[in-house]
Amino acid sequence: MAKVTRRERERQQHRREVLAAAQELFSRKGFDRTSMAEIAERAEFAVGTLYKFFKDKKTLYRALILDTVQEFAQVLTTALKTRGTEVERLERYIETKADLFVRHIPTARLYFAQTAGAKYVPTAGLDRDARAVCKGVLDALEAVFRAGIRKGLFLKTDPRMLVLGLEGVGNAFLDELIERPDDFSAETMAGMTKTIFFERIRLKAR
Amino acid sequence: MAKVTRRERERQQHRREVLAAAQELFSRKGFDRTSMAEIAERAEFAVGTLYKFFKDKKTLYRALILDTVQEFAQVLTTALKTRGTEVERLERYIETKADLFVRHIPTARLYFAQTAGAKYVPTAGLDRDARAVCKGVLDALEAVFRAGIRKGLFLKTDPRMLVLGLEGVGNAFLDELIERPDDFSAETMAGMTKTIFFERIRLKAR
DNA sequence: ACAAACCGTGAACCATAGTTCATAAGATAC
DNA sequence: GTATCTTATGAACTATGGTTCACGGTTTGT
Repeated sequence: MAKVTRRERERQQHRREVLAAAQELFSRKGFDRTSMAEIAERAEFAVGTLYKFFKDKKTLYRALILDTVQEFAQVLTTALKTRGTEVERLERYIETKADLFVRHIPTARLYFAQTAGAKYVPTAGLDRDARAVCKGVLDALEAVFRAGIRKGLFLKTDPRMLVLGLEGVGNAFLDELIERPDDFSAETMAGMTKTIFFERIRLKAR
Repeated sequence: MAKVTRRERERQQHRREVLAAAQELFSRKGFDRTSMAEIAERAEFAVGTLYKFFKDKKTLYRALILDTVQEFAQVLTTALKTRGTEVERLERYIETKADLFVRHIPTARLYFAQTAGAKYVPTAGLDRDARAVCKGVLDALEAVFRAGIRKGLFLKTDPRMLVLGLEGVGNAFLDELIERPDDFSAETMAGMTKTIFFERIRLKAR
C-alpha cells in the first residue's frame, strides 16, 4: 500500500477546494463579511466539513494567507536575485510583480490585504508568520537599494525610505490595475512605476 | 428664547462626544470590530442613547466619515489652490497633507480607510458621498497635473497616472509616519515624497 | 405647581454566524 | 460479506452584538 493513499489524495483535494472557495470570498469581501456557510456552499460541502480541515475560521484564513503570501514572496524574491545591475533587478521586480498580480487577481488582493491594507483589515493580528514572509521580501528589496546606494547608483538616503516609496507607487498602480483591469495593461503600469521611480517626472529645472 | 437653547447645545455636545469615541475606536479597530456597546462605554452613555443620535451603526459611521473626509478635503483643496507654479502647488499639497495627518492621526486613519484601504475595509459601500468628496480632491490634483503638463513642466502622460503615483508614494510615507510617528518627522516624509516624485532617485544614466 | 416634552437608561429581544455532534453514507480491510 | 474506520452532513447549540422600548429623572413652558 502506497504511503499516499487515494483517500488521503482526495482529502487533500477537498481541502484545496475549500481553500479556493475561501480565497475567492475572502479576497472579495474580507474576513468578517465572509461566513463559513458561504464558503461551504461555494465549495459544495456542508459547514461541518470545513471544521474537519480547519480548527476554526481564523485558522482557515491563516492557512490561506500563508499559502498565498509564500507563493508570491517566492516569485518576487527570485526576481530580485537575478543577474544585472541594481536598477535592472528592481525593474525586473516591478515587471514580475505586475505580471503576477494581473494573472492572479484574487491572490493579489489577499496579498495586499496583508501588506498595504493590513492595518485597516480587521484580521490584522491573525497573521504573524505571514507578516514575516512579507517582511522578507521587503528586506530583500532594501538590500538591493543598499547595494545600489553603495555603488552610487541611487541617491544617498535611508534605503527603507526607498523601499517604502517604490512599494507605494507600485502598489498604487497595481491596485488600479486589479480594480479596473481593462483600462490599462500590466506593461503600462510597470512602465509608469519605473518612470516615476527611476526617471524624471518633472521636465524643467525650477 | 434664543433659537439655540441650552438643551440643544448640550445635545450637540453629547453627539460630538459620541462621535469622538467612535472615531477613536473605528480608526483603531475598524467598523466590524467595534461594537456599539464599546462606543457607548467610551462615550460614557448607555447603548440606547446612541440610537437617539443616530438611526443605526451604519449611519453613525457614515456621519463620522463624512465629517472627517470633508474637513480634510477642505484643507487639501485649499492647499492646491494657492498661488505659484504647478510644482509649488503640489509641493504645498504634500507638505500640508503630511502636517495635517501627523496632527490628527485617528482622523487620518479614517481618511485612509476611505481612500487607500477602502477596498479592504468591509464598510466599503457605506460611503457614497464621502467617496465623492475624496474624488473631488483627486480631481483637483489631476487638474494641477494637467496644467503642468500643458505648460511642459511634467512628462506628457495621462495625468491620472501621475495622481495615482503621487498619492501612492505620499500615502506610503504617511502611513509609515502614522504607524511609527517617532521614527521620522513630517518634514522628512514630505521631503522624501518630493524627492522621489520630482527629483531623480537614480543618479547615473544607464 | 403641574403637565408635557425631552433625554438617558439598560435589560430584553432578535438576527446572524461560528461551532459542535449524533448520525448516515461510503470506503477499506479481512 | 461483515466489521471497522473515515468522511460528510446539517440541524441544533451558543456567543456575539445590533436594536428596541418601557421606564425614571429632569428641564421647559404655563
